[in-house]
Amino acid sequence: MDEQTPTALTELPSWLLTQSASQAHRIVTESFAAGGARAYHFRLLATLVEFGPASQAALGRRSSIDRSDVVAALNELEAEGYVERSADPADGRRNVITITTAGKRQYRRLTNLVGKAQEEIFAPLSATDRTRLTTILGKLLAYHQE
Amino acid sequence: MDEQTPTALTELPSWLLTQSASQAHRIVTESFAAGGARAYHFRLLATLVEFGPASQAALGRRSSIDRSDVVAALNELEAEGYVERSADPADGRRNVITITTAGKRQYRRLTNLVGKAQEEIFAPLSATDRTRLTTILGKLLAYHQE
DNA sequence: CAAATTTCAGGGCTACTGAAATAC
DNA sequence: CGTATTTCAGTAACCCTGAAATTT
Repeated sequence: MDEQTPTALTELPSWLLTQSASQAHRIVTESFAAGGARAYHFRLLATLVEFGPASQAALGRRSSIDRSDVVAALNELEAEGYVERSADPADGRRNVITITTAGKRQYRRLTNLVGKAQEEIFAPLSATDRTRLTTILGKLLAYHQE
Repeated sequence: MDEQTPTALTELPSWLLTQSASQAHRIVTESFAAGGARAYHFRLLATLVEFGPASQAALGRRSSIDRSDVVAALNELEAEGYVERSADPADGRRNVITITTAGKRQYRRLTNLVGKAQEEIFAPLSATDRTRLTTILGKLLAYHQE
């Protein structure tokens, strides 16, 4: 970098946040791509593993993915055999989404990949800094999710 | 939120980072929209104010915007009368981009708007937390920009 | 010759809106 | 009736690639 960044940006907290997130996102995306997936897939699989079978609407609320994007991402996961869609016998409006054995295996693989990405992303930070960062970001996120 | 977020996500540092950045980005985008602009416009205007007239390539490097997106954003800024494009007499490949008086006024307005957005974004954090956060994010960003 | 600049066409990912059809 | 769910079509914003034309 022989070119400088304006101080109007480097001194702007939201810029530091969105730019470092952009770097993190790039690294995570590359890691998931190595597993033939993207972030939405990981978020949905994690939600299914942790809370069990659920409707698409519930999945969307738990993983903070829009109802519309849930449809598209599940289409892909279903085509790859990682989840199964079936009609909910208790409520005709709903589908029940279930993770398959292959889906659990894929989830473990993605967990492994995203774990390595954390190392790469937070390499320059001390253990203290990492703890502080996650604590502060946790507060921030909790506040904005109301 | 009566729906829970998987701990596989809430305990993932990169998720905390990208999700809180997403919230910040949403608030900043809304603020800029009130000024008829978006983040790229602010970044380019800030770069012009701080470093003066420059080629598009230099603007892109300084504001971390891709050469291709610089073209599109400058088209918009030019159409609104906030910048002027002229051929560089010293180098036939280049344009010289100059901010206009109206552009400086728009920049001040956007600076004001983004300042208010900071308050909204970081409202739940103490002064200590804010300082820690910007310090840590500064380290992270410096590292990933090499 | 290689390298830099501008421009256009296009894609990927995340996030979101509006509307329709269906079922509660 | 109003509300919830699924689905599709489309958009905005940011980030990025490849290629062409021009100039250094």
